[in-house]
Amino acid sequence: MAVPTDRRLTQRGEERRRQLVDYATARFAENGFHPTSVAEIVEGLGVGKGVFYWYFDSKEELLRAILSDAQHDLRRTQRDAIADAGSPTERIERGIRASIEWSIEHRDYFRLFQFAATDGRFSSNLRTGEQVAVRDAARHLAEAMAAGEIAAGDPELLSHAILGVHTHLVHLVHRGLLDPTPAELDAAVSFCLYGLLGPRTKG
Amino acid sequence: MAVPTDRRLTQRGEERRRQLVDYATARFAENGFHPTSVAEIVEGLGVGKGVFYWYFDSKEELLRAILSDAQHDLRRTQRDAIADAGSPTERIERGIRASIEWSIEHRDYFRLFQFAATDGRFSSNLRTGEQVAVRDAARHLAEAMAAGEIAAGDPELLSHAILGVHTHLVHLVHRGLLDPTPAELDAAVSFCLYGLLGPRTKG
Amino acid sequence: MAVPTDRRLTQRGEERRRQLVDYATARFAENGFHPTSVAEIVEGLGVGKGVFYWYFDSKEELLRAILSDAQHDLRRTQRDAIADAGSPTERIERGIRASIEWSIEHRDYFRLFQFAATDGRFSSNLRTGEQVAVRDAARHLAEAMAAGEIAAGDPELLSHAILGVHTHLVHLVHRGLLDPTPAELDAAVSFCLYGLLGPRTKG
Amino acid sequence: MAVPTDRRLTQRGEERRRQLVDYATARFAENGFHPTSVAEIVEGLGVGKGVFYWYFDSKEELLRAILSDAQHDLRRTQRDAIADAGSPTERIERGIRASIEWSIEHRDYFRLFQFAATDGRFSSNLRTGEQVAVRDAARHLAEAMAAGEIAAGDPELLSHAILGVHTHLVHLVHRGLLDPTPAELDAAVSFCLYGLLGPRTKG
DNA sequence: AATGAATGAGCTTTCATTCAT
DNA sequence: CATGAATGAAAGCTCATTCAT
Repeated sequence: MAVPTDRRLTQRGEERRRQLVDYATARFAENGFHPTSVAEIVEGLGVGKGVFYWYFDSKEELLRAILSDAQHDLRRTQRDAIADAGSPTERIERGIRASIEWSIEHRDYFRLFQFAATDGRFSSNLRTGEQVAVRDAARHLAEAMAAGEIAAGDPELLSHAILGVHTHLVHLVHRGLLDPTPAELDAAVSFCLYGLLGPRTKG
Repeated sequence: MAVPTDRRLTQRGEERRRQLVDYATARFAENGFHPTSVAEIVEGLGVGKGVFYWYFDSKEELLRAILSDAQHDLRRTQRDAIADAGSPTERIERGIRASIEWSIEHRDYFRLFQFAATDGRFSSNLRTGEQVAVRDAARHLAEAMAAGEIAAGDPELLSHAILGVHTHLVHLVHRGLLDPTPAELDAAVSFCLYGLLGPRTKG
Repeated sequence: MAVPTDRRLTQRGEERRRQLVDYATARFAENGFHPTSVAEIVEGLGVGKGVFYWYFDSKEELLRAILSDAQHDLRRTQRDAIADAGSPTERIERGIRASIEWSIEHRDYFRLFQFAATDGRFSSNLRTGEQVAVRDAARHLAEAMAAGEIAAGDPELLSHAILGVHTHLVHLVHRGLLDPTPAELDAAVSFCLYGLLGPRTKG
Repeated sequence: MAVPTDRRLTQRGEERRRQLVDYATARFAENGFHPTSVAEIVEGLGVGKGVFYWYFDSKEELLRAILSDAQHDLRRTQRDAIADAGSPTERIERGIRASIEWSIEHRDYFRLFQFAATDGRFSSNLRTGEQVAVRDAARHLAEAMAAGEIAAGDPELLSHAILGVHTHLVHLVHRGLLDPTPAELDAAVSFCLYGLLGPRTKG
């Protein structure tokens, strides 16, 4: 029987659901989605198996819910970050910084994004969110180009390039190979920005 | 019983092992490591289940073998690519290009790298290979900095940033979101290179 | 996932567990531990395979549980038998008789003890129980020696010798080579007490 | 295809067969019959699987061959031991001693006897050998009874009782719980002869 | 005689999911 | 809402045995 999407949960129900989501997020991130069993999750919370299937149709659906939560949270953070920025370039810089900071802070979400990207069952769930973010960034880049702030180029491609730098550096931080000090982050942002400025004028 | 590391394989055995590796690589890349069963692999080749365990201790060990093969192949390609390059900058550029091309061509290997990075059981197998590649690139960057070809900075960090751009763009290509035309690749390489040149001199 | 040692079983669960233990005891004793598969056990009870692993971590653990049950039962029987005996010698005799009778009655347990003794994985589980029984008997023997009821000697060694006689004769009974009539049991007990040379001439 | 029982083996073949028997004996005794695989045996000897099935029809048949060898060896030892004994009682004592010493020395054989006794597939192989030994001993006991050397009783039953003492004490020695010093062995033999009550009053 | 390779039934165990209470 | 129990297909893996060479 499918769990109705519009089910009204009592407050206690809301809490239970949250517990499940949070604990599963931690386990999935730590140990992997496939290697983490439903039994492990419910046992970790000390509840029966029925609880799980009261709130979620399947283990897969749970991961999808987690991914969706995470994307919304990231999106909100990005929006807040660029809310009162002046120039397009500033919006870009703030967006990059906010994304990096969020990803460092939400290590579990970040890892689940990484995993979901490698699994055909879930990568489609990422697609939309990524598209939105990339197009948003691309818009700012296009504006910056129009304003002559950065060199001309394919805004979407450049957005993706920035996303690539972001992803990899956050990964480094999580692996303990990079300290997320302001200086290091500056260097990363700088790599992106000065890459955007285009070739040095000769002479 | 463990498969002896020094087992002498006949030519037929060598071929079987290769068949298993190749078919499993394709299935793992296509369908995921966990969702692909040993049964699926041996059935796909029309052999008995025991064959698999004659050549590999476990499914996990097979993936490790694949990852190792892939890393060696990539490494060789990179070395060949920069063999007769003149300047450090040229070595960097050729290295980036060769890596991107290899990753585009070896889609399956690339996907398995991506997956392995998300799974604690395998990420350690990637670590060494990545370290070697990054340090190698960092050396060239350091030389380029010393020669004044690029702006000063942390060579390792910049190597990682380049790796991030590389990874993400290849991912785009595989997802069909980016055509791997020379122009597009140039743009990516250019992003990296001009990022390295540092701030434009004022005036 | 390990079965929690403190899992709360409903009455139904308690019954199932008992069914599994009882049926497995019979099959293990009849057909041997290794040759009896988990599939055979659950099919014999007409339940799904998962049921087995709901109650036991492994086939090995089940055998250990059976052995433990059996040892406690035997121990209790022995204690009851010697409870109101007068002299040390009487305690010894009653203990021997009770052990023999128990072993004859609990043929399956006895056979599993025999098997477990031959397998390094399980012999340690027997050790403690045997030690307790032997030391207990040795205590009575020592007392009997002190009281001048029997000849001096190493009490533990003699306990073991008695245990050996017990074991072998029970084995004979189970094989149908010896009728467990009172007369036969008397002969066995008598052997222990008098040895081959027969009763000491009075006076 | 069955291995012909009358196959003429070259000297090399004879050696190979012996190697297999010896190594398997050690492995079976150490690790158990069921848990020891044919693969383990042939790998331990560094030969191919075919070798095993050239000499033996099956793993089971190999164990039977080992048991048969062992029984013949024990029998021979016993016969030699009592060859030039004077009285029936002396034959009994020497037989007990020889059996104990052989069993201590041939730990692996002893353990395989123990295991075989617990497994319906092999216990029949033991039966004949045991019967022969028991009847032989019983004959001596009967003679001793007739000569008034020992008390009257069921000779076969007493033989078995002695066998039980023997078996258990050897087991103790193998487990390191008893030092096989002459004094200890004397105590065991003495137990058989005098029982718990000790020697009849001298003179 | 001997080898490496192969077989495939069968093993123990796992796990997403369902259900009676 | 929640629980403990149950399901049973399917997973990873083993192993006695056979076979082509």
